[in-house]
Amino acid sequence: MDMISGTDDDCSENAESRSKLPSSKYKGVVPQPNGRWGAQIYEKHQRVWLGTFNDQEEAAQVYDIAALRFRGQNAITNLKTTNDQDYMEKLFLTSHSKDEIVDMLRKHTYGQELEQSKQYYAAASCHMDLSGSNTINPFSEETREFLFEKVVTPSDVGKLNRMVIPKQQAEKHFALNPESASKGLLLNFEDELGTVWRLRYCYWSSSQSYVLTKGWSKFVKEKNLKAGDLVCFWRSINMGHAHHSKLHIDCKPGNGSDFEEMQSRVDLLDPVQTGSVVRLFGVNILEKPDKLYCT
DNA sequence: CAATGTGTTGAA
DNA sequence: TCAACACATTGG
Repeated sequence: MDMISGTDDDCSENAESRSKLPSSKYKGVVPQPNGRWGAQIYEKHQRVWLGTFNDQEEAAQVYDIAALRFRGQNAITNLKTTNDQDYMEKLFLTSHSKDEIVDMLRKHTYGQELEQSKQYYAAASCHMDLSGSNTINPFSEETREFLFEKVVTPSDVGKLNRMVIPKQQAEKHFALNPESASKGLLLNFEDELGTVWRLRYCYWSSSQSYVLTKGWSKFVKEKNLKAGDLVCFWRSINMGHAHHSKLHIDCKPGNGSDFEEMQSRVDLLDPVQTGSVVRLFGVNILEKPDKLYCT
């Protein structure tokens, strides 16, 4: 026997050049032809792809996060244990859909968005009136804080693919620290249908304005938003869980003709000042039942 | 064209 | 459920 040559079996330990790909020691991590590593998790008889990564450890970490979100705290993981997670991360994980988490993992933005959410949790706690006021319905676990509303302009729904947030409103409700101002933030807004819109929010120094950019044009398209329509921003705060705060966006058609009339309608809505729970669009019924998730 | 992610299979 | 493997699809 010519076992000496070993021509077709040279893929054992060293050269991973062709046929055989090196296996990973990590669960959910698979080799890619180009030497990188893929992460995947299975659910309901099918694979959910979690993206590709430069090294095994990164892919393994991504799998762990997905496993914790998909299967809970007792999930079998590679490295990360639930003890590693602080409370905020657990909150972050469970307050986002599986699709959202997967999207973050695939885009490598999970860490960034986790940090963002921590900032917002902190901000929400600070801004909340915790003086023991009894005006808020004690039986409601959630309060709705109206932020602001805008009548969208033609340019907001045009080809510029952005919406200007009135400066005063932006600085009041969506304060950006200097670092975030340049890079921008990726904010998650939930609409009345439960669809989450992930919009980039940043400051354009050239025009000295705050804008929603990436993701906005899709929102305009899907909602069939027209100039004169109203877009409302608000925040829900879940009192039960460490002031878990969530951002929301809703829109409603303008009355077609009179720009001024609609502008005046904005003033009728009463912000937080009263301390009461603001009820908005309680019975909004919109068309378009498609699309559960938007990039 | 290179890289990604799916179709598919067989093992556990 | 899982990883291995082949390769169709994607996207710059």
